[in-house]
Amino acid sequence: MSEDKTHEIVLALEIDDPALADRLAMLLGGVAGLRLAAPGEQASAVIVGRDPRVMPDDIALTQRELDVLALMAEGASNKMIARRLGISVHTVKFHVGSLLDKLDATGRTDAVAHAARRGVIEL
Amino acid sequence: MSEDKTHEIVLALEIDDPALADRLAMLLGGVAGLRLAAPGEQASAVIVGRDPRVMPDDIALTQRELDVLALMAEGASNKMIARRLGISVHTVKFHVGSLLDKLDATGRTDAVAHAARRGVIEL
DNA sequence: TGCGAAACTGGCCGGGTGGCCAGGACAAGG
DNA sequence: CCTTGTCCTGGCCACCCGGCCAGTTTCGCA
Repeated sequence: MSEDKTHEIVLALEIDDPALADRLAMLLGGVAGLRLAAPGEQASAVIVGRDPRVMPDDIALTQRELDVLALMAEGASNKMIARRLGISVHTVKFHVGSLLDKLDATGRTDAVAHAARRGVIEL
Repeated sequence: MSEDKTHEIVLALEIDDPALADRLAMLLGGVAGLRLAAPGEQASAVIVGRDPRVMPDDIALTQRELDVLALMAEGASNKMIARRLGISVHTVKFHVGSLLDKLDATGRTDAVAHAARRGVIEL
C-alpha cells in the first residue's frame, strides 16, 4: 500500500436532515483532495448531525454531584468515592440520593444510564 | 436575526488524528458557504474520526447474559429481572456474576458502563 | 442581618448485592 | 459413554445500598 497521504480524504455522510445532507454533499463535492464515500465504503472520517440529546438545560446538577456521578460511572462504590473525594461515606450517599432524585433513577446503575443517555456524562 | 439558511454551514472538527484534522481544516477552510466552528461554538454538524471501539469480536456473551444485561441497563434489580425472565433470583445472580467476570466489572453499574462503551448494548 | 442553598457529617435499618459453596437437566461433540 | 458448555436452582453470609432521621458550616444574596 502506497501511502498517498496527500490525496483523497474519504468522508461519509450520516445526517438525518435531508436538506442539510444535500447542501453538504453539494459543497463538499467540489473540493479537490476530498471525496464522499460510496455507500458501504470505509471512510476516514464521518460527518454526523449535531447530537440533539444534550440540551435539557442540564437538569441543574451541582459540581459535587457531577464529581460523584463521574466516579459512579467508573463503577466506584460509595466507599471508593468517599476516599477519592476526601469526604465521608455519608456525604457520598447524600449526593447519590440527590442524583437519583434529579435523574429519576431507581438506583445508581439506572442513574448513570440516564445520565449517559442525556449526555450529562460521557461514558 | 435573519435566517440565511442557504449560507454558512458550521462544522465542528472532533478528530483525534492531528494530521487528518489539519488537512481537513485546510481543505474545508477554503470552501464558500461553509465555516469551521470556533471552540465551543454550536455547530450544525460534526466531523468525527471513524469510531474504533466496535470490534472486540463480542466478548462472547450468551443469549441469557444479554437478556440480563439489557434489563440491568434499565436499572432493574435482580428481583425484577427474575420476575421478567421467569427465573429465580439465584439464577439472575449467577448470570450477573458471569457478566461481571466477562466484562471485567466490579459491579453491575460498572458492567453496563463497560458494555455500553464497547457497543455490546445501546443505552 | 437574616435566610436559603450547597456541602458536609452522623446513626439507624431493611433490603439488595456479590462471592462462595453445592447441585441438576439437557444438548452437542469427542 | 463421557465430557463440555449453557442454563437453571438452592443456601449461606458479609457487605453495600438507599431512605430515614438528625445536625453542622460556609457562602452569596436580599
